[in-house]
Amino acid sequence: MACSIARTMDVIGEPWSPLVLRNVYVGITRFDQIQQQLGISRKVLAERLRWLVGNEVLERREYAANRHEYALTERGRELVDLLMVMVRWGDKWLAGDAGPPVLYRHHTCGGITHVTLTCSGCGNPMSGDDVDVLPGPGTTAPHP
Amino acid sequence: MACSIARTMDVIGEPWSPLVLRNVYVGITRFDQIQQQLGISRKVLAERLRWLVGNEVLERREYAANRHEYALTERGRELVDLLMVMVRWGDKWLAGDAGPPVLYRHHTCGGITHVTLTCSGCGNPMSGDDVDVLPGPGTTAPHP
DNA sequence: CATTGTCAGTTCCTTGAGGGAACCCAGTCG
DNA sequence: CGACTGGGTTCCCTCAAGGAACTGACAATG
Repeated sequence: MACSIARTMDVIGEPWSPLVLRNVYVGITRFDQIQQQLGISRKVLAERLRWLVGNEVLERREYAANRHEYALTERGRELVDLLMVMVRWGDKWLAGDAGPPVLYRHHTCGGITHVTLTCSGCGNPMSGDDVDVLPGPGTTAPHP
Repeated sequence: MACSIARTMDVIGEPWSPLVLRNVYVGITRFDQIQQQLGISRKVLAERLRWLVGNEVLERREYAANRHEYALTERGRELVDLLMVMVRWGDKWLAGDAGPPVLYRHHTCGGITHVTLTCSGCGNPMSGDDVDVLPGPGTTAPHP
C-alpha cells in the first residue's frame, strides 16, 4: 500500500514491537531479559526479533560465545522518536493521577521536558491542524 | 502496565487503528468510505470504531437520520502528531525510489516540510540520544 | 407504492496468529 | 561431572481476524 503509515505499521505495528524497542533502547537487550520484563511468549518474541532484525531496525550481536544481544540500528534509533511521541500522548491522556511513569531530562537544557513537533523548514510548531496534505511523487491511488 | 507506550498501544496499537484515524483526519469519515478505502473487514471496522469512540479518540455523530460520521476529538487530533512522525519515518526509510506518497505544506511557512522533534523547554532538537530516562511519579516497577 | 440504492452495521463460519508449557543444545561454573 | 543459564524451538490450543452474506432504516426513483 502506498501509505507511509501502513508501511511503518507493517514494520513495527504488531503490539509488542514498540515495547521491545523501548527495552532495547533503555538497555534491556538480551532475550531472557526482554521476555521476562514484558511477559511476552518466547515464541512470539523470537519471531518479533527476527522480523525487526530482518527489517534493519535491530541488529543481533554475539557478545560472548553463543550469547547474543540486540542493539538499535540507525533506523531503530530514529524510531525512538516515535516512542517518545507515544509516551508524550500516553503521559498526557492516560497517566491519571499517578503522573507519568518516566521522565526525560534533556541533555541540552537539563530540564525535565517532553517532545513537541516543529517544522523542519521554519522551526515553528507543526501539528495536523497546521498543514495541507498533498499528493506526493510516490502516490498511486488518489488518497493520502 | 505502568508504561505510557503500552497504554498508548492499548488504545491505538491494533494495526488498523492508525489507518482509520488517518482516514478520519483527511476527511474520510463514514463507515462505508473507510471500509472501502482500507479494505478492512466490516466486522473489525465496527469493533475498532466502537473501541476508539469508547476511548474518546473519535466521536460518533448523526449527520442525518440514521447516517453517522466519525470525527476526531481533542485526544484524537493530538494523535495526528503520532501519525505525522510515523509518516516521516516511513517516508525516510521505506518510500524507495518513488518518493513519499504524500507531502505536507506547512501553513506557517508555506514550505513542503516534515516534522522534527524539539524540546518543550528549550526548543532545541530532542531525540532518544539527547535524554536521560528517569523514573517518574507514576512508576511502579523499577523500569521505564 | 413497490423497487432499487445507500448507509451502518450484525451474524456466521473458517483460518491463522498468539499464548503457554515443555523441550533442547551449547557453554560454563563450582 | 552435574547443574545452571542463555537463547531459542516445538507442540497444542484458543481466540480473534477475515470473508461473505444478511438486516433494517431511510431516500430517491419509475
